[in-house]
Amino acid sequence: MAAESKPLRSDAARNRDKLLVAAAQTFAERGLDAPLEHIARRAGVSIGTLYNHFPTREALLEAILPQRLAALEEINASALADPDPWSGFVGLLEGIFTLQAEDHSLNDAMVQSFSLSTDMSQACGGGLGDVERIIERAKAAGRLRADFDVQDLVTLVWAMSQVIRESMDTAPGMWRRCLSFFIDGLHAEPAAQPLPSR
Amino acid sequence: MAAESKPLRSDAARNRDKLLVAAAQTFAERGLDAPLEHIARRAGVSIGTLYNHFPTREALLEAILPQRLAALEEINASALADPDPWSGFVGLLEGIFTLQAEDHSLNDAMVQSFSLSTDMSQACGGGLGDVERIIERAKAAGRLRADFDVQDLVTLVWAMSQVIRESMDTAPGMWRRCLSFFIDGLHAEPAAQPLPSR
DNA sequence: GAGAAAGTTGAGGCAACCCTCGATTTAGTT
DNA sequence: AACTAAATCGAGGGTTGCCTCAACTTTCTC
Repeated sequence: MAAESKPLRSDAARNRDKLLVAAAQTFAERGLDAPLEHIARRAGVSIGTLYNHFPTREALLEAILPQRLAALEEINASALADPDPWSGFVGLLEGIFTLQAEDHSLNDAMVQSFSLSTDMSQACGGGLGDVERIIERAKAAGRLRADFDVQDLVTLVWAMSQVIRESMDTAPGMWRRCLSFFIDGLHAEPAAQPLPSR
Repeated sequence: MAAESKPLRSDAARNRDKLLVAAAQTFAERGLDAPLEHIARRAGVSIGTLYNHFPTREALLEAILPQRLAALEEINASALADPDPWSGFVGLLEGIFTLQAEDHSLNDAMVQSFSLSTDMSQACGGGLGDVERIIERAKAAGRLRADFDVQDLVTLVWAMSQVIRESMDTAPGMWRRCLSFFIDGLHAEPAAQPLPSR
């Protein structure tokens, strides 16, 4: 929105960078509610300085997460670029969860951004149109069951986030197995039971 | 193990009961890490009295949860009693998650009891033999895919617990839809893709 | 290199929750 | 009614994390 209103003093710019690095690492390791003091210490800076640059935890997150979530755009893009709509769709799922499995903060963020509606969710919401397109394309090709929609993907993200959280430190990759089961339930053919209503 | 070693004084017995009721309600509403002070206040008793009766949070939980988890035994029993192995298996899943959806503390407990191995998980573990039998029966009938096992059920509990947690206050019942998708992936027939390894 | 503006610091106040222990009250007994 | 063991009470000390602000230090400019 505002261009950089004030040019930062050199030491301030340096500290801001150190804070961003430390925050990214700490959040990735310990999740979105990691203590801000840890971040300040890791950056070699006092807690007051942290608050100077980022008056709230959210400000700090907004400085970090959009960059990370940008990877989602790429995932969307290559899903759409896939000539096979179904494998594009499956690639989307695998891409999302691989991302979440690599980074505690993304895992947390994916859950929260769909609960709360922060500015951050827009960064992600920008890509949500693409997601819809990927889903529709797979349906139109007769490969994805017709009653699956974006909200169901959100629910799936909730579900997988917990699987990832519980297993990421002890058995990373376990989530793939769970996802496989789920994907096998998403094929168009069986149309086993009519779904319960929303 | 020990029979009631000392008969409680009448007021103590009364307070203990009030604490158990208050704790059950509070945990059900707010999850397993609800503040103990809330429970004491709700029981009309001081925090010191709570600690008198239950020296740790775990002691309190062990006095409450086994009773609640006993419902699982019934669910197992009626799943095994079902003449159709597949619908017994599906009934098992629905039973478990219905329970979790009614009670925050059970939802938390089902996740934690599979992570940590407390005494509590044994109450649940006692029934795990039954669960295995239900799974095997559905496989033997050729209805449940052969590569599904108990560990996969644990993973499913993790997954569904998050869906339930996120939706139970705003859209209770939404989890059923998610479960349907998953169940449709568990049929024996499609055997779509070989699963990724553990 | 001196002055002003910008930035940094960390102790300290606040809040939530945990748990303890000496003073006090109560239930049961003779 | 008096006594005692059992039970209760709740203030207080400990911890963790949040956030602020007045005193200090650094950078930048002239």
